[in-house]
Amino acid sequence: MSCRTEFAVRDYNLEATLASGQAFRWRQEPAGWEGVVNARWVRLQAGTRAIVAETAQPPEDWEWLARYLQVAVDLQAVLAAFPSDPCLQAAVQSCRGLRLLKQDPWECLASFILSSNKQIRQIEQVVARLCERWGEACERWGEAVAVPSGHLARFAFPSARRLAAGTETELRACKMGFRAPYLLETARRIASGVADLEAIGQMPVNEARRELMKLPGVGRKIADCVLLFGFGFGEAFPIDVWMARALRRFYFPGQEPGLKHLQEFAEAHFGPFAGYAQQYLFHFMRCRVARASKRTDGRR
DNA sequence: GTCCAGGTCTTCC
DNA sequence: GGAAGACATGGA
Repeated sequence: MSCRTEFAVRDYNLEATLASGQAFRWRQEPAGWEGVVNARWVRLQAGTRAIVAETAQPPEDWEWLARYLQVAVDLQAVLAAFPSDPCLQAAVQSCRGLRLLKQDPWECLASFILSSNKQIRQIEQVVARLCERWGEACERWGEAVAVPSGHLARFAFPSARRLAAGTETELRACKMGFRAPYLLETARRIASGVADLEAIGQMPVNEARRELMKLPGVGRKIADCVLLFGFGFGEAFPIDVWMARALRRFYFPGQEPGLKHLQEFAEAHFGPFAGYAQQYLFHFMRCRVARASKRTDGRR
């Protein structure tokens, strides 16, 4: 098996997908997007009708990456099922080809516990520190993965078992602040079997959400992120500050509906692929703000 | 220096 | 069950 392969895709916006705040380990380098998936170093490049993937060592197969990237998803069918409201259609037009990834549930859960009240850039930094800090030097948490010769070291996401053996002080050293005890206790519950992510993934969505919300540091929003990005429950619709802002502005102008109201509206309005709609709206909002601040910079 | 960030938890009413 | 404040840290 070669270290290189191509996934034939249509309508796949790799950049929007990897940079849309659903995964936190991708870096844009001159040679492509580099990340770590399933403890393997990966480099991705968007071709015209394919994604070119490269690993450091030949994998036994490519199924794990095809699944992660969700290359088999029929995006046309997803978009066709969207309601035809102008706001969502504008979001789709602005970043056509945006996809949802299918991530490892534990990595997703741990990353989003670290996400609360933090900017995406900061989440990426904390996650990177978590993976690197006790990597090669200490071999306690992170596990160095094979990279191309001469390449900077990268590390696998530390398992729940590894984190559970750490201390709150060690976690705080990764600059995660008050989230440290949440992550530690959640890791311990999973490592000990008190909580079983595999079982949760098999439950009906509402039951799975209830179980996730029993974990410390996991409320409705983070639970929905894990349901959507980690378990692939397409109907999950995480509402964070950006989404609440977007929904209020576009669907309830002049009103101030509460979170619960927004949640009920989203469930009813966006249909079976609500999670996809959410990601389009989320990315759309962030791009609008980025463009607006760029314009402001230009005037200075 | 101030405000706010892909929230959650605790306390208080 | 809803509102208000605390919580670490760093970017804008």
